[in-house]
Amino acid sequence: MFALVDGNNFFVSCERVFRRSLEGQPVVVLSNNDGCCIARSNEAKALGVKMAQPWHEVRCLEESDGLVALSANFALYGDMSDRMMSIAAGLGPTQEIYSIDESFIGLDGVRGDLRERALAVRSRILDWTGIPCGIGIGPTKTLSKLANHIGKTAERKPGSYPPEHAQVCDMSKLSRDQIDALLGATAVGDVWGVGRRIGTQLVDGGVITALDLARLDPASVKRGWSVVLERTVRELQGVSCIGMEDSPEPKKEIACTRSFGRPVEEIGPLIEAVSEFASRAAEKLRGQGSHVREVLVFIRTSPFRKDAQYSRSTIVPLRRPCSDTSAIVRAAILGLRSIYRPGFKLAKAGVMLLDLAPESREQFELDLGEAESERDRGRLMQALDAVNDRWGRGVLKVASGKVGAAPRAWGMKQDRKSPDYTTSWEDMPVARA
DNA sequence: TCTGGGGTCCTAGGACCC
DNA sequence: TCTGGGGTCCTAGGACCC
Repeated sequence: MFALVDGNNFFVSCERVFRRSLEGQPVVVLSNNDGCCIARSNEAKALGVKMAQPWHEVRCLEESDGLVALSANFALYGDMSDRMMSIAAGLGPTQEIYSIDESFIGLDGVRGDLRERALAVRSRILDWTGIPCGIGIGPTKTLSKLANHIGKTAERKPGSYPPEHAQVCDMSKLSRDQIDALLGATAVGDVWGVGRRIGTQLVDGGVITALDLARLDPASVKRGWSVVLERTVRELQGVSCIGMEDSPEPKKEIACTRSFGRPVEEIGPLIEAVSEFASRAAEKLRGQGSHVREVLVFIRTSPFRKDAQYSRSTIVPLRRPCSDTSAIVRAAILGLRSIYRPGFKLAKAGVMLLDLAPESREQFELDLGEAESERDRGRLMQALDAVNDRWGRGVLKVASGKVGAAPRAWGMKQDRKSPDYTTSWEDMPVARA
């Protein structure tokens, strides 16, 4: 049996803890640059504000309905999350923190009445942190997510579900018929794992409710869609297919990307931004004790505008895995220069660190260097050519002319007799505009 | 004028090998 | 006349999550 503990309208609730006057008001929290709404109070939802809706589209509600908009304060939300999670952990023996405002709790071995226990944890979270939350209990993760949805919806929209499920919805003591009744009252698009695309296809095919989906044959769902949706169907049927992930795995990719407050055309500010993104990403990388082997940088115009569109990305391989900010920043800037073209109103840029490995694997990877050097060199040359193509032949050069004669010059070890060798990718000179 | 910032997993198709 | 077949790896793109 699983529980899902989920903070209601989490970012808004965090803000309300410190600004009691916001209680009962329609409130939204806005993303970076106040671009769009990333959290909504119940009152804001009732006004029709959608998740991720652009702020400029709902700004008029400030005047007409007293909608309050706040810029996001992620440091605060992270701190509140830590407090909520540590209390939620008391509900059962295992916990998986799934997002900033949600955690699954494994309930195997827990004695007593689960609903009572969940209600106690809920009120403790509310008393100690000020965050209201919903708790769903079910025999699979997907059903516990659904129970959580029912708990929150029953509270927010009276009449949508039986009122006894409000706040804490416990499926553990319900019969299959009772569970089916709840599934029948739930739109298929509200099921965890059914997004907009597949939701539309399902509805078009006559699968309207979660119950319709639960009654499909898993094998034909796998044939018609994918193993992912098949798993969802089985979970709805009560067969647990998704287990707890107790110890969080290190990230496989690390990204830092931003939309700009206003369009950017010149390379100067882009270099500043990309350097900042690369530094932030490098910090996160070191934070999980990993090294990176490839740095991806991208820039793009706004797909929402009618201006000339431009979207490019490039992957810059590092000569050796590292977590060194200056090396990562240099690689990101080199990549940026190879994809930058003047004359476009760029709206967004980002840096992603790909192909991460634990620090301890580094030595092993170095031993493979000989085999990989050809490939790396090919990529290096491509990037080199791209830069020279754009900025003029010879703008970017290898520091020494001995590359062809001495393959190891690209390698890992500094040759003491030839200190002018370019010893690593990171030491490449960077072109000047 | 103004449209987020992270992540994960799966699949199809091509390259390559024997 | 007749032109294999299966396995693996990699990548790009799509779909999903909050």
